[in-house]
Amino acid sequence: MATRRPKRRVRAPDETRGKLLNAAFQEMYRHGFQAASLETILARAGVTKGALYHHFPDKAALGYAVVEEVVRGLMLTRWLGPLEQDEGDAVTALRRVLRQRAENLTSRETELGCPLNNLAQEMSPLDQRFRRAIDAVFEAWRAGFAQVLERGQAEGTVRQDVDPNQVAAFIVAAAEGSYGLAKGANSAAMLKGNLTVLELFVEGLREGGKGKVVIDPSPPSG
Amino acid sequence: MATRRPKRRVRAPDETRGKLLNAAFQEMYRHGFQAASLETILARAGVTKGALYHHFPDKAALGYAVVEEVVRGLMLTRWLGPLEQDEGDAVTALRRVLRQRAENLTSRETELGCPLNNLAQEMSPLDQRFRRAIDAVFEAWRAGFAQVLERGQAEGTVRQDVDPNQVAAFIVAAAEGSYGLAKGANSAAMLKGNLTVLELFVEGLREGGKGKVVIDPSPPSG
DNA sequence: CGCGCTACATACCGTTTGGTATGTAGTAAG
DNA sequence: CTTACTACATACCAAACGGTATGTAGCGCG
Repeated sequence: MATRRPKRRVRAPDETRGKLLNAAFQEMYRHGFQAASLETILARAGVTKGALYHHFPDKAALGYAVVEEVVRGLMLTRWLGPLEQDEGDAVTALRRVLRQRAENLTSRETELGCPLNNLAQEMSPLDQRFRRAIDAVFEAWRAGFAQVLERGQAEGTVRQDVDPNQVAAFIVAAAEGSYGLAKGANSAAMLKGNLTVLELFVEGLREGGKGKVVIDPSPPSG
Repeated sequence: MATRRPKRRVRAPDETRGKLLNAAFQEMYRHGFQAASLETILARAGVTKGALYHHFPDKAALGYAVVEEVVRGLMLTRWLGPLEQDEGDAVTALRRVLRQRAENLTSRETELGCPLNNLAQEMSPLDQRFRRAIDAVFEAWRAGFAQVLERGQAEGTVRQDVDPNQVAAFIVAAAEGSYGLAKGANSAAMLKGNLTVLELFVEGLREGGKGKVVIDPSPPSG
């Protein structure tokens, strides 16, 4: 009989790895990837260098994993998850997501911006693997928004002259830009304001709507 | 007679300083401020460390000067300068600026994004003086756009229900986000696409307009 | 000429960096 | 008990970093 290896584990299999990812994310969020010191990450994670280089071949690999696991998860939780609530039409769903983001701002978000955007701006021109990992998250984000817009067109609640992919990309861009500008201005009010204007743009995608730009609009159902 | 110091200079007064600012800008544009090595900057500028520390007390001061002089100048040239052409109404003027940006894209812009945005995302949470220097440029940018919108309202070509400051901030945010997303995707087409959608948003600000979202719109006069 | 000053040039320094080499406790298998 | 392997821990290293100390060429000036 071929004795297969059971490979049973007693400990949580990726506890140390998880701590490393988490600590690395925090440091990368504030300082960027390049300026995130390994020693600081290790101190925060409470593990030693030996553990790090047991789980990752080098610092870059740790960074890739942060993007592919931590940052991707945050995007899904914050932006695509709320879309699946299945209440209301496509435009309402998109507005609800923007509204939720605007109403649940943490001071950390205002100060540090969007982790995905931060890494994209820093690392895209410097490291192709980083760029591709980041762009995959962006692409999933855009695809999620585009899918909602397509659904809306099928339902007849979104204008037929809207290009779902192009408009989805714009919404993501405008959201990221809103975070970025608010970070520069260190102003939560500016972030809320910009997300509100973006909501109005989204409302303008509605079939039969006027796309009128008004301040302090009636909130969506959610 | 009181002999005043003539202080005449034979050489160009700030030639070395200018070389340093230029080289520092290039390195900061690609690598960010923190990862921009002084040795590399000096090599690019063709000057030595002694010259650098004669003109600037430390690396941070060089960075501030790059923002206040080089980056600010670029913003004025690219975004506020074209507004002053005084042809057409406010909406047309804003659309013309966006159109000019979309049509004069360099591969460098697509790859590296917007230098102001890059520095804002990297340095805002780390250094208050940096943040303030950057935000001053952003504020001038927003103020320039807001002023055009106010002019449009006075002329009767921009909707009265538009808040000039809020909408100006959103336009800047959407533009920056467009650069950022395109940088992540490494796609000039995405940048042009997003700037085109933004143009449509701006067109929607016109008094009496529908704000309809259409792809491939008729270009503005410029 | 010689003094003083500006505008650099050169050499050097302490610290921090990412990365490596080696040692070892714990555990499962034979 | 021995062996083998995983999952780390510790100590160390060469390179790069920003910054400093010191030297000096050139020019205006008296």
